[in-house]
Amino acid sequence: MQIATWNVNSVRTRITHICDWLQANPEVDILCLQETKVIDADFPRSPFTEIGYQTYIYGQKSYNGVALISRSPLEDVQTGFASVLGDILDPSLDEQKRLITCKFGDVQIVNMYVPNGSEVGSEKYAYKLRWLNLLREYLQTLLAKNAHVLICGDFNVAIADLDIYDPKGRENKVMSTDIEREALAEVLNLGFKDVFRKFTSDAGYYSWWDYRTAGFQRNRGWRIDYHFVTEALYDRATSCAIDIAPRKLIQPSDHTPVIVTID
DNA sequence: ATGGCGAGAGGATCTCGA
Repeated sequence: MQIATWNVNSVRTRITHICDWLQANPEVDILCLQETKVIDADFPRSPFTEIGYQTYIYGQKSYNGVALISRSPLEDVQTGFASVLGDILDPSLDEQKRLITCKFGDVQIVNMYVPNGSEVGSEKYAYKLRWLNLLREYLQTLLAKNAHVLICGDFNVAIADLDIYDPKGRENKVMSTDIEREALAEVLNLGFKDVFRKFTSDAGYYSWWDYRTAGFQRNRGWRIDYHFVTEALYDRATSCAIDIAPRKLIQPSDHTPVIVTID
């Protein structure tokens, strides 16, 4: 199976890029989208159905929003924390639409858009840390019910200095503070491994480049979009690659797709 | 040290992202 993740920064603005990419990558079974930025009633379903895909969506006005674009119908699609955890202590963590999961074959797939955090020490930064803490509980519950779990999406954390073009000063920058890395590490310590690093230990591979400062042209990027998988899936993985082609197009998303292949 | 760009909402110029 092939699973892809892509923060598209508005599904409506990027609809042609996305459909063109799906047609150029017909082996992809499920494309996990983030930052769709549209309420469900206005989601552009027909461009996907017309080229043979099913859509499972969880969106809101202007911000956030995730979706699963799938070649075949999906089972057990659930959205938000509460769908898995039941009542949650802090309902504000489900107000933003950032989480959708499904079963595909023998794999539980979780597509997420982790909060950005804005600035270190801000209220949004605190929200990000609370969100990651609840994510840990959520995944613990899924792991108790499923032997194989794949989590992917925009994590808004560069897990290592190797994943930042210039790590100087990263200790005080959102997406690379030790506190964020530790919060994500506690999630990953449930038993998840970074598939991309099974295949390359080199620096210089990124999934997001700032629109400003000509980041992409100079390859000044960050690797913040990941596929993390449980041990047996890690062993079954045969490739994990970043496709920079869509980032070269006119009016691109600032992120580009990451694709994993699992036997 | 600061701002750069891009999207959405709404109808000028904000907020937000990363």
